[in-house]
Amino acid sequence: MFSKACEYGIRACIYIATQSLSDKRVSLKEIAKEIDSPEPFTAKILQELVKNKIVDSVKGPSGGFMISPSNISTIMLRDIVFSIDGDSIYKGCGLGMKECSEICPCPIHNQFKIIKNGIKEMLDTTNLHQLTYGLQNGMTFLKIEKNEFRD
Amino acid sequence: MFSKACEYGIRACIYIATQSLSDKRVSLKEIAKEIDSPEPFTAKILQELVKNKIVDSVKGPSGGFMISPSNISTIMLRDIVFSIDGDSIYKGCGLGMKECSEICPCPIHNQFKIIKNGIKEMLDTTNLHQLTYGLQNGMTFLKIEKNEFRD
DNA sequence: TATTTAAAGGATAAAAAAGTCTTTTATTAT
DNA sequence: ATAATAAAAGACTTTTTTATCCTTTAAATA
Repeated sequence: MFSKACEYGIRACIYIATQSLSDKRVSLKEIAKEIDSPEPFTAKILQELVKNKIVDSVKGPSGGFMISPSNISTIMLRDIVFSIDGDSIYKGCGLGMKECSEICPCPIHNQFKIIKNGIKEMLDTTNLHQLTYGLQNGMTFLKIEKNEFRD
Repeated sequence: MFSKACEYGIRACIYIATQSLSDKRVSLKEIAKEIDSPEPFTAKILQELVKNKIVDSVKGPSGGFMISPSNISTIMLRDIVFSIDGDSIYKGCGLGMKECSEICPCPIHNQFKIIKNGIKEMLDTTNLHQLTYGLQNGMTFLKIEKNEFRD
């Protein structure tokens, strides 16, 4: 569905957001450790997110990444995905045909339209705040992976 | 959504099916030309589909590929996709996390569940016959691409 | 102001996906 | 039988994605 880069990007945003809600700036190292991603690759992705004004960064000691809390509920999943993977996920033909359109549909056009509309709807209506919700009581990605929160 | 290989695979199956309905066997060359795909790469994909019993092949003069008409309405999109891309499209976590599950969901688990169920539903219920329908009056992929059927 | 810290930038490397080429094998028709 | 045809098989190349490394730039603080 998403590229690896995009998966890391979303995970990073969610982690940064949870920490920013507690007014904590986080370093690349901390992010990569927490979301279990390769550090230098994560750096590249964060650069892109900073360029696209989704994440803020500060250099130097006590620097790091953050997302202004007032933006956390206006940043949509779409914004993150679009920054990294573009719009190919809900645009473009399911069979990769250039001329596919409503007027000139490929054989699976109608079946796909439903799916793609669903994806678009989800990306357009899910915001970062929703995604951080439930993670705020010290629940983090690594802890999810280690099943610390299973009953 | 699908890999390039899978897109070609689906397109090839649809074309082979339309021709098989007229009792015509088709060669690799004809398929690749018709669905606008690289010939040697298409060969690889067809080999895989033959191994998975979705397509039949005959070597030698007047040989080629075909799909037994009695199978055309029982072969599901799922079967083709599964042969080439596996089940990653509707299994696996949207954020690529190993431990993601109903009990231990990733932050976008619930949003994704809806999408993945939709994809699974579509793949499981769409058969090859449905996809060939409307293509049988001489309508082919290339003609779609060239818009010969626009009004 | 010098030093340390941490992100930015750019070049490089490894892995995976996409695509190509050549040889072998099976089938048909002469 | 033999020649011609077309798929199967396997090695190989290119491109894209993923990942790494090293140098530069900016900010904080001692």
